[in-house]
Amino acid sequence: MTDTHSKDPAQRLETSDIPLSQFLCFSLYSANHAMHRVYKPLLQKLGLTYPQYLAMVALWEQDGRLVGEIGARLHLESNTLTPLLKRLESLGFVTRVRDDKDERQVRIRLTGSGKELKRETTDFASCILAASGISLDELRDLQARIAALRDNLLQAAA
Amino acid sequence: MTDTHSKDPAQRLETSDIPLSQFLCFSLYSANHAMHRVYKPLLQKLGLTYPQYLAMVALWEQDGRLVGEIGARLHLESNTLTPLLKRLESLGFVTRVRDDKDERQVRIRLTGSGKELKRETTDFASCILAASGISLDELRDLQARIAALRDNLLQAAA
DNA sequence: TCTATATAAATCGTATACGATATAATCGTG
DNA sequence: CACGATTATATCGTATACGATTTATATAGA
Repeated sequence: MTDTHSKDPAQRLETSDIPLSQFLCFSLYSANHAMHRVYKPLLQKLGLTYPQYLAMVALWEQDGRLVGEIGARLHLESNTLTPLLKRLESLGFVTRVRDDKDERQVRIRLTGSGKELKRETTDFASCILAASGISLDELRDLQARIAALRDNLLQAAA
Repeated sequence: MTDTHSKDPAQRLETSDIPLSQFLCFSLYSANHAMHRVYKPLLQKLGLTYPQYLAMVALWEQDGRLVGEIGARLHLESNTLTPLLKRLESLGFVTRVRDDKDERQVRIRLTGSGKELKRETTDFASCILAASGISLDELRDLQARIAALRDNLLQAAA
């Protein structure tokens, strides 16, 4: 005989039973901050912030994207991206040009120095692997699980 | 005979070989944003932002903490916490009082309505579990792995 | 005791995030 | 072709984050 309102602790999941240290949201929040801190000294040499770096990675993968296309990759809107991309422009790493075919769109293109910057990131992956303190296989598995979680969360939020 | 400078792809780890979608940093970054989005409608009913909620969780666990003690839990400094806690104060959820023994310290205490707010978060854990799309066991495992990763990253950054 | 140092918060400047709105260009349908 | 609806980006206001500095207080050593 099962009771959906059972007091059996194994059947209940109440927020107050969980310490902050075991909140999934807090672990994500603080791990993201920690990753930010590991990247900071690496990125300071390039003169980039963390979100600016992610936008550059998106452009190194495929140059000449629209603002909205970069936003789709990074899950960001123009209200965040426009100022960020203007800063990358003033740093001389990208150009922002309205499309001739559709004047609503702004196409972002890497400059020479923007392209060159990529070379200086070659060893970032091994720096992060070392800082993560886990094996490459474990890191890949964790990354995939976190990405799957993100996709589920986005689906639920929509 | 192994060569540490081998060109064998299995031995190399270069940033440019990895698509943005497989960056651990990006998965953390975007999963954190996604979690934020899931929480937003839940928190709007309480009138709290996501970081404000985390500070409240820390206080529900132990009331009367100092600014610095909350910061140690959340990995935040007073430059972020002071304005946040002032907002919680103006919302009527906490009081901020300088300690009599040591006037440098500011002690944060929950008000009645701040304590009552906790009850309205009881079902958050099951909401997040449902939104995560994974089993409770898997969620706990993932949380622990992410927390361990965070600790390793913080150690490396220090 | 007096002062140099250390500590806890707060302040300031810059850069994300994001909801809401504005602006401009394009599209769809009559 | 006209014109309302849609789309792409930008702007604005508020709230984090965080490096650097400031302020106020406490402590330690000469």
